[in-house]
Formats: sequence, C-alpha cells, structure tokens
Amino acid sequence: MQQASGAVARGSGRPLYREIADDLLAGIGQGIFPVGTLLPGEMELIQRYQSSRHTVREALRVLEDMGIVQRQRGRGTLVLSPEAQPAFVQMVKSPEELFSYPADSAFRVVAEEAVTLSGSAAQRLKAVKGSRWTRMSGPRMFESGMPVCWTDVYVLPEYATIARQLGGANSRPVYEIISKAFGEEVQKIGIEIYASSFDDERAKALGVEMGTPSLCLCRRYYGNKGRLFEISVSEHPAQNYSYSLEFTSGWQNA
Amino acid sequence: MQQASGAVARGSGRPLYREIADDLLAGIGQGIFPVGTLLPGEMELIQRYQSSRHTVREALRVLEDMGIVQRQRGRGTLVLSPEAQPAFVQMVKSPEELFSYPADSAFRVVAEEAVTLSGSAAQRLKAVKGSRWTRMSGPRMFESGMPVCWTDVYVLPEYATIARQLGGANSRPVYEIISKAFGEEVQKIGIEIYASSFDDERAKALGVEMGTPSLCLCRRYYGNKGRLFEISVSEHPAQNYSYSLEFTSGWQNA
DNA sequence: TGCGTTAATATGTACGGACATCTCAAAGTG
DNA sequence: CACTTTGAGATGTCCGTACATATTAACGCA
Repeated sequence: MQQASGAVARGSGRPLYREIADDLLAGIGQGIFPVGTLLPGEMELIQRYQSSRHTVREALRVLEDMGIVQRQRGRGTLVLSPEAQPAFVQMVKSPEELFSYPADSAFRVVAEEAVTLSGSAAQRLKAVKGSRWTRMSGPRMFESGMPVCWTDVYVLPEYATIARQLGGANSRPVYEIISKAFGEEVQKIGIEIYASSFDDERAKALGVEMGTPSLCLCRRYYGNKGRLFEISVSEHPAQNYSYSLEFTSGWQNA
Repeated sequence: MQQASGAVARGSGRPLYREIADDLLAGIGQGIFPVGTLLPGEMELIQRYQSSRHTVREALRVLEDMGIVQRQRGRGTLVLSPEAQPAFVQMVKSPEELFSYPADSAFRVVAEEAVTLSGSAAQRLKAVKGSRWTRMSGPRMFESGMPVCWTDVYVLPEYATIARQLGGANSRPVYEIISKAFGEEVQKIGIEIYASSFDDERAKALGVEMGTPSLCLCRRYYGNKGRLFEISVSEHPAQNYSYSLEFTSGWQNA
C-alpha cells in the first residue's frame, strides 16, 4: 500500500494526476479522509503535491467519475465512499425499455375511479397511506384479442385527464403522456417484481383459469423533485411472460 | 434548432463549453459530422468558436461522457452515436446485490450430479443444447430452519470441486468462490425472472403446498472472454419474496 | 516493390494566471 | 433575538503556453 497523502512519484511513466488520484484514494481508504468529510481544498492539495491547480483538478475529476467524491461549488469536495462505486451497471436508453410490452398491444381501460389508499393497499404499493389517486384498470390485449396482462395504473388526481388519451392501439406509455402534457420529467423509476396468482375476476377478463400463477410488475415513477406521480401494476400469466436484465462489469471505459 | 457548428452565444448565462458541446451535438444530429467520421481537430474548433483549447476540450469531454464521441490520442475524435446514450442507469456495487439473499441463510446441497442438457432444459436455461454441466441442487434455509428457496446451480464440470466449499452458514456465493479459486472475472450477469408454481418434490422439501405460486430467478454468469460458467436457478415461494430494482435518470451528474 | 524512417498532425499531460459564482459563517442592524 | 449584509474561502469557468506521445501517411532506400 502506498503512503497516503504525501508526495507522489513523478516521471514514473504514469500521469501525475493519476498518481495523485491514487494517493487520495488510498488516503480515503485508510480513513485519513473519512467518508462524509470534505477533502482538503484545491489550494492545499497544490502545495501538498507541489503541482498545479489543473493537475489537481484532473485528479479530483477522476475520483468524481468513479463516484468516490462529489464536488460542490463553494463548499468543497465531499467524500462519498471509500471504494470505487459501481462494479456492475445496467443501462437502458429510455424508460420504455423497462416495459417490455409488445408494440402491437393496447391498454383497454374498463374502469376509472378516484381511490384513497387504505393501509394495506398503501403498503402493497409502497405509497403514503390515505393518499388519493385516480386508478385506471383494464386488460392489455394484443390486436388479435389475446390478453397480455391486467393493469392497474394509479396517477395523481391532477393528471386524471390523461385517461382519454389512452386506449389507442399505438398509444404511448402513461408516464410519457404525463411527462409531455404536464412537464413531469421522470427522474427515477422503481420496479418491484413478485409472483402471485389470478383472482376470479381478472382470470375471467384474461380468459385464464382462476389460480393461474402470475408475474406482477409494480413500477413507480418519480418526477420533478422526486415526487411519486404514477404507480403501475401489471399482472401477467406466468407462462407468457418473463423479465430479463443484463448487467455489465465496469463503468463504461474501465 | 440551433445552427450547428458556427459561432455560439457568449455570456448567455450558460458556460461556453456547454454551448459548444450543444452546438457540436446539433451538428452531429444534423449529419454535418456523420457517425463513424472524425470531428474537426481541436485547433480547428478553437478557431471556429474563437475559444481556447481548454474550453474546447471541456466541451469534447462532455460529449465523451455522454457516450457520443470517443477520443483517441494521435487520431482524433470519433463520432459514435447521434444521441445521448443511457437515459436510465441502474448501478450495483457488486454482483452480491443482485442476489438479495438473506445473510443468515445457507444453501444445503442434497444432490450433485453431472448432467447433459437436453433441448428443453437448454432452452429454459438459455444454454447450448448438449453442453455438459455439474448440477448442485438443494434448499436454501434460514438458520431457524425456515426455507428460503430451492436452488439449482449449474457450473462447468471443471469447477465441480467447489461443491465441498458450499453449505456453511456464511459461505460465499458460488460465483465468488469460482472467481477466487479459478481466476474467473465476472464480466456480465444476466437475470431472468418469471413466475411458476412448485412441483410435488420441491413443495415437500420447502414445506409448502404443491402448486404454490413461485418466483423464479435465473442468473447467468459470464467470465473471462464472455464464457458462460455458471447458471443458477432459484425458486422462491411467492409470498416471501419480491425483487426490486431502481433506475435513476441521467448519467451521473446531468 | 517492400519496408523502415521520418515528418506532420492529433490528442494527452502539465504548467501558469485571472475572474465568476456559490456557500457558509461571522459581523452588523433593526 | 431575528434578519440582513458582508466577506472569506471554495469550486467553476476561461484564457494562455509548452512539451509528450500516439497515429498516420508520406518519403527514401534497398
């Protein structure tokens, strides 16, 4: 282990800013710069490493790209984590890919009503108990008439007017309609996957036997300022559906 | 749409390097700098935008962080893609987080045998038909004796010797044992999630009723040079288990 | 023709300075 | 005491320069 936070080797074949980054990283790992504290300022690092501000900033940028520190103008450089952050990353271009819905299927809304979440419903949806939503329910069908899944969509009451934009064969996802119509930018999406089995009503609607195993996907969409604005729960017949993910090692370049 | 690749607004409140990055991005989108070609050199961009090399490089770095261009010393700046790459990213620190196994549970191997995948089995595991594996099967139990899930682990025959390292209460995941013992570095992990229901044998082993809905997780581990070296299939009783994911917008800063 | 050498060109690294903007705490004010 | 103002210190932006190193193509020689 290299000595942390002192002089570093120059002309070692490796760039100076890398040496400095490694030294700072070692210092963080050894607790010299504990997580949650601020790293020494740029001016102090310049003196410590007898280098220029440009080089020091380059080193700090490396640590920031690794997710180890977070820089904040006017405050300083905050230590976030003692080690390189993501070892495995999954990337998707748009939230649409998280859907995996067949393109030639349509959501047919058969019920729309205002609901106030009871304790159990709130717990299941991981929403606030007593909060009010507008729920739209119905099956998603292929054009051929074959059922894909049963879907319950909960949106904030102020967004209830989007209901009339649903139902077309090539209608956009609900989150996208809301995003465009009301300026909600999707900041975060949470997905929960669990298994269940169909109750009587839904089994009839989808034309399967009651008690058929099902795969449920509950998606939560968070918009501006992290506000939860849509929850969608889909229940798929087990034999027709699976959910796939792929994780790749490294950040992007490594 | 802004005019691409000409002068940009200065003193617009936004940093100059951002303006330049946006202008170059627009130029790429309009086909002025087609995908696969090299962007103009830094010196030319300096003249075009009447700016300094530092600022131009900062702009190019923005595009590189977005995955739009790739810089190469001595060659130039290659245009990779016309639009920003990942909009949503999920990050996990280590493959272990993809497990979500309780810490105080243990895998109890009750059967170990060499298998050659039949067509249907290969299709289900997404592996090569006729390929040979060593399969270890058994329940995963809490220390209290309560069952967590049933697990089938397939490893390459050459790694079969790791079986004797399994079973302890705090044994490491299989992929990690293999990684350390044989130097396989996990490059990629694929996860497939689907619903099913327990057959007679497994239901008895886990103490649940036959036909109970279950959530199955099939994980595929790819090692050096992308070789598939382990497949693990876990079947969980539905009421005890759910799988959660979270995706965040932006690259890391945005 | 074939191959090693050389030169031009590109980005990478490193140094210097100046001013802008944000944050937070201390000092000042009512 | 509460609120506002001020100022020090931090990072952000932007300019300048010089040299190092990788790439490629042109050149010269056998």
